[in-house]
Amino acid sequence: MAIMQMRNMSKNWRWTRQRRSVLEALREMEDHPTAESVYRMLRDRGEAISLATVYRTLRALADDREARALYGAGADRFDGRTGPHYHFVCTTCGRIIDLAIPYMDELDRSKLSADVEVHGHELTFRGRCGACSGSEEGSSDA
Amino acid sequence: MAIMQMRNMSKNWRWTRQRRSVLEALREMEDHPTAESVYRMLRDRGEAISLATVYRTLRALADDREARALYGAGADRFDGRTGPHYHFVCTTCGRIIDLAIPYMDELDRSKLSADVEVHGHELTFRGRCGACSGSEEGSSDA
DNA sequence: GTCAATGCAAATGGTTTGCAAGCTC
DNA sequence: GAGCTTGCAAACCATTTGCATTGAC
Repeated sequence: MAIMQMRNMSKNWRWTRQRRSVLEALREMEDHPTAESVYRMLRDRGEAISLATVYRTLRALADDREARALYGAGADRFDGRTGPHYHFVCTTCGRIIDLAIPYMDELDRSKLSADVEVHGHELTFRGRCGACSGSEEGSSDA
Repeated sequence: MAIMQMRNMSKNWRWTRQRRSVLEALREMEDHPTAESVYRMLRDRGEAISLATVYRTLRALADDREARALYGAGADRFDGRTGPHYHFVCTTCGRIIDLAIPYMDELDRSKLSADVEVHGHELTFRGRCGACSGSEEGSSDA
């Protein structure tokens, strides 16, 4: 997917080589990488960039909703796919998989017990992925 | 809720004063405290305990399913209520509220796209809590 | 030319760990 | 008494930040 100016153009966003690289890498990587993984992939490709910049860029993208931060045990992971979707997390190897099941908008209209205003929801399934169910021991991908 | 021996009794679990205190505090606190908050509450009560022990105990409880760890931005938080239930997180003040809506078991039987084995799911709503919708500025509870 | 972005290294914050002493079983 | 648990401090890891320099607009 071509990376071009985006809505971040607002408020003095400068489109540097590093930012282009980070967003491009994130859109390519399907495995919900950590900042460190994005950094390693870029360095392996020969790009000149610092880890601090990767962190700064990923956070900025998440703040601008160009990426999504996923929290769990260990390092934060990032998802370059911004459309609403759910995740499956393998509790054996830690892999995170994007799910194709439809987003349930109706949930955002639910009357939750308290006097709260719902803006959205996150649904995450946990279990064992195909690879880990197969090999009894389970891989240890991370 | 009275704290008595629990299933941790297995594998040489020793029921120390500190462990009793941590579990008791966690069951009392409704606000999904961080390890640090549990520690402070216990010290304020005059209990003698170290922060390292609070961390070790909370992790042990979570591993044994006597507590649940909640991940998000910032420090990990813990929930002493072990029955299946969902959460609402206020994106303004950070407050986490337990929801009364029923757990959707049927979701755990869904055919997710991949060849995965589902063991459970987590559903978290995001939005503004009553306190923050009221005061336009929003409280900043944490 | 201006001011945001970068790189580096140091600082931070949350959490874990090594080890000697204390306590539960 | 054996060995799990504690407390302390140091170690650790992920992430952030200060500051001088670089580079986008």
